[in-house]
Amino acid sequence: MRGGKKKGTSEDLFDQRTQQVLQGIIDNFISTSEPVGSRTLSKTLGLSLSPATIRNIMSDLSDQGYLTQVHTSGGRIPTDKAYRFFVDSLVVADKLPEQLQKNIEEISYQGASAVQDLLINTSHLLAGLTKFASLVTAPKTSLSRLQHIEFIKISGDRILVILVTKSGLIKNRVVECQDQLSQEFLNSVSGFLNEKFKDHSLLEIRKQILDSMVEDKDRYNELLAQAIRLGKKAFELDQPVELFIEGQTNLLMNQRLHEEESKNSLIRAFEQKSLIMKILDQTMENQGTRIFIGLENELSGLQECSLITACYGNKHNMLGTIGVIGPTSMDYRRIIPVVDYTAKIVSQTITSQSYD
Amino acid sequence: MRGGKKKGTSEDLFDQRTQQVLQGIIDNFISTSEPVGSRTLSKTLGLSLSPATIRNIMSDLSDQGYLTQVHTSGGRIPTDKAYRFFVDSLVVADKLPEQLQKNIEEISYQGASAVQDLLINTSHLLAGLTKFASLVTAPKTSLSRLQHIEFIKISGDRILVILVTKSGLIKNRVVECQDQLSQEFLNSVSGFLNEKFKDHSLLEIRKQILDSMVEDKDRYNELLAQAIRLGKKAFELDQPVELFIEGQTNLLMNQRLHEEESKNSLIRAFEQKSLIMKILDQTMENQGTRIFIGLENELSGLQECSLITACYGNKHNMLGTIGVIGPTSMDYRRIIPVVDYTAKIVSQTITSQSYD
DNA sequence: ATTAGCACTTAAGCTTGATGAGTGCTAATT
DNA sequence: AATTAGCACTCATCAAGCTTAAGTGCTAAT
Repeated sequence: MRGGKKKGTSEDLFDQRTQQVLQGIIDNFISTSEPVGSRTLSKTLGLSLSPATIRNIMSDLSDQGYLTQVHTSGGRIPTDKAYRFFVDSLVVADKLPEQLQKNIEEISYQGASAVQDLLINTSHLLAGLTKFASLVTAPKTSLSRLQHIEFIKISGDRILVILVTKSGLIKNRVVECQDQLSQEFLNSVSGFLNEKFKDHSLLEIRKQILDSMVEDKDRYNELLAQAIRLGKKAFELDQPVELFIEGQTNLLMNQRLHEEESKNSLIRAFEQKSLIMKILDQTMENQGTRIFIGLENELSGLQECSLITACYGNKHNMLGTIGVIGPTSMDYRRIIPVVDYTAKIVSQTITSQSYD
Repeated sequence: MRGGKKKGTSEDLFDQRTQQVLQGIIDNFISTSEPVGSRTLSKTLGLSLSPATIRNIMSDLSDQGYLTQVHTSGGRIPTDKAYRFFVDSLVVADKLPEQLQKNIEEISYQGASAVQDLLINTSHLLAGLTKFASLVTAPKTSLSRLQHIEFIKISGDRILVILVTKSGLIKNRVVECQDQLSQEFLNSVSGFLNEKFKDHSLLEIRKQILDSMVEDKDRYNELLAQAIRLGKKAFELDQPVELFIEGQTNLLMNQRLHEEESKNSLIRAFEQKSLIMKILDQTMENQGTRIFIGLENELSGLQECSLITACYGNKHNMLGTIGVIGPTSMDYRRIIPVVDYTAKIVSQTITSQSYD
């Protein structure tokens, strides 16, 4: 709360009173989602200012781009810029109610034996707590490091490949194989791969395997050849983007959105999973909560939405991101700590489950 | 098309003309979703009947409960009874356009290496093709028979259990284990379990293991004891209902539903997964397509919805169900064959992937 | 610098009346 | 006896006109 500056000296620094008015408007709009006018504000705001004075202030704020009017008369609403300011000045968001903390902590106990389950539970939880749409990305498989690989022969020509990463992801895939390979042989192959590649990233492993195919082609023995062949199939870089989205319906039902037209574009936006992933990837650069207000720039169709994200990880590095998408006029003070705390709990849980 | 009966002789048999009128009304309502009146019908219907005549017929149909009026004047709409009649008289539904057949066949190639993937793809496909909500149940794990079980030690105290069923389901779960067990030992345990229980249903296995715990408690040796202990964890009957639902948003956006109020109850209905499962379970009794019209009785909140299901399976028995939920006034002639054919393809694919 | 007062704007709500599609009933027609 | 024409009646829908309430900008008074 740095006070005192005269208004207008610098474009975006206004005196305390102006700030309070802006706060008031935002608060008001967040809770009613109706345009707020000078008269109502004069009453609800603690300061004893007449509507006229407030009008003057509002007029200034409009000039500086913090407010707009949806029609000539009928109150003003905050712009994205106003929300930005609002959020940035939230030095510390509300403390999370204990009850909520408990709810969140429970997710780690819900029998989430595998990381994937944990992430799905998380996505479910976020959607439930916020009543918005939730996003959760899984750790990038290709960057994860190998913990264990195993081949299991499940029928004449089918082999089940199981891949466990250090970060706790478990992947399985069935591959077909024309050669008749015994289980014993498969065991030696997996033993070989485990020994040679444990702790390497999947991306790296894949690369090395492709290299070996060339370089070793003359002097290979049976084991090596099959290891490469199977390894190639096992590490194939087909992993689709793993993104869990839940609660789209919440968003569709939300009173603040709609206009009936925009709902269509909303759904379409959610179908662009790769675009969403791109945004979420950005958030991995620096940890902590990030807030995108008015997603128009990055995801057309969500101009009236904001995205709040936080990333999770283990002691070594960030693994993935969780977040929620809700209307720009959401209650940031409530939502931010929820996302924040959830990320923290996920990090803890995942750390306890990963094999580093 | 059995014609000729005079109207009124028996409650639900009416002459051909009456039938045609009813058909006309249903067709009309399906395509416009507006109440249809005598005048319009007189024009669109091929028969040269005056509106007055049609009015009489409609009046009869109303008396017999096939039509209702939403308000005193303003045309009539079909009741659930009418749809029932309509659907039952569709001796043979439309043939599926070749393009659609191709689309459906593709699902089996989309890299669905495991049964779960196939089912998810199917659910996706159905939602996409019909623009309604789709339901897909996975084969009941507890009734599936064991194809293979394997334990993999992935860290000091964690063991990954992999379970493959005859029907092609692959399940994994991480269990914690206080005793330090070597991988070799785990291999003998899984070897033992595989040998003893292959082809038994998981339910049965679980029961036998629980029994053994009592009866063998004195004379057990190390291997047996651990096999039982691990087996108990592995076969624990926690399997949650596996039900894939997709395209709820489609339904929410559907012009025919809504009234804004009912949307809420619609979402709530979808949250009652166990109830949905119960209905879908019924459909497994006799194979073939089943149609539930006006789901009010079984799922409150879906009074304006119909459910079309078909089950899939392999040569031995039915494994699960697929279906779609859409408005009662959906285009049955188009939707039924889609569900039907999809179930057929899923059956084929699953047969080729299961290990019987 | 703040406020009161005033003329003006606009969305939303209400009434009103016309329109049109539909209905049931009865009497005429085939 | 079945079909149709005619008629009086019912409503939902729509547009037009009106009122109200909340808002605005501006100017003059405090």
